[in-house]
Amino acid sequence: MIKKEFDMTIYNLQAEISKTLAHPLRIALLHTLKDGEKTVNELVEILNASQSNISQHLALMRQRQMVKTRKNGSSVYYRVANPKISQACDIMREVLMEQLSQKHEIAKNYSQ
Amino acid sequence: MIKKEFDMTIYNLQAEISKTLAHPLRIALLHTLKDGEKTVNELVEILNASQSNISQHLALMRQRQMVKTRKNGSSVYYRVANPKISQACDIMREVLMEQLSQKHEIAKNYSQ
DNA sequence: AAGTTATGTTAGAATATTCGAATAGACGAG
DNA sequence: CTCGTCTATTCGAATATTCTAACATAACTT
Repeated sequence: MIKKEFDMTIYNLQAEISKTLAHPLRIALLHTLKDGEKTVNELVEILNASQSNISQHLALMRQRQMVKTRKNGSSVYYRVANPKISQACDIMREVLMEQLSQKHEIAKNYSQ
Repeated sequence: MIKKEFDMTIYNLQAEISKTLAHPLRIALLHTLKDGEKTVNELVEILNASQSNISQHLALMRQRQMVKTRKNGSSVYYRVANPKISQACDIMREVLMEQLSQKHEIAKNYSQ
């Protein structure tokens, strides 16, 4: 009788996707790119972070195929690679909102 | 002229949710709990990990309100707290599958 | 060519996450 | 009460992630 092994391969790969979403700046980047492509400089100004840092996060996201790039002169335009990623983000934000409103409920009940 | 500050609060909170999904074992736990509640011991056997480790991950997931518990005798039954979390996971798995089939396409074209 | 602007990369210190080992606690059986 | 089972917690070493600073590269301007 051979012991049945649980195959984690698919979960390892999926965790890579989740890890890519597991940073506030990267989520903010995705959210900002949702309404259309932007250059690194535009993202730096909008998100108020250092160019180096933005660039590092974008590199990671590009490596994980979460964003795509287009070069124009000395500027690089970034865009979301797959709209489903934004969709997954949206659902997580919904969960967050439910959690927050639930906490608010509890706080309200305590104060009564 | 006051510089407009970008508010990261919501992204910080959302990243917490993503971080909770950013581990293969926790994704596997969620996926296993999708078809119904299970005890810690059942999860240990199904996922082939140590009791301590499973328990640590479940504790984190409970703390982040991703699972809920029910106690019966000396057993603790875990279940998914919000089906939307599973939904978000499913979408990420779809993205993964698309990425994998895309890589397969590329490999096929190279071998021709 | 030299200077400027836009972007990317590297190094390494600070911080966070993860796991096994050991231990603690809770519960039921006898 | 004592033993065995089930679950939770704590500690610390190993590993991974993140940020800043410094440097590298590429393209445009004059």
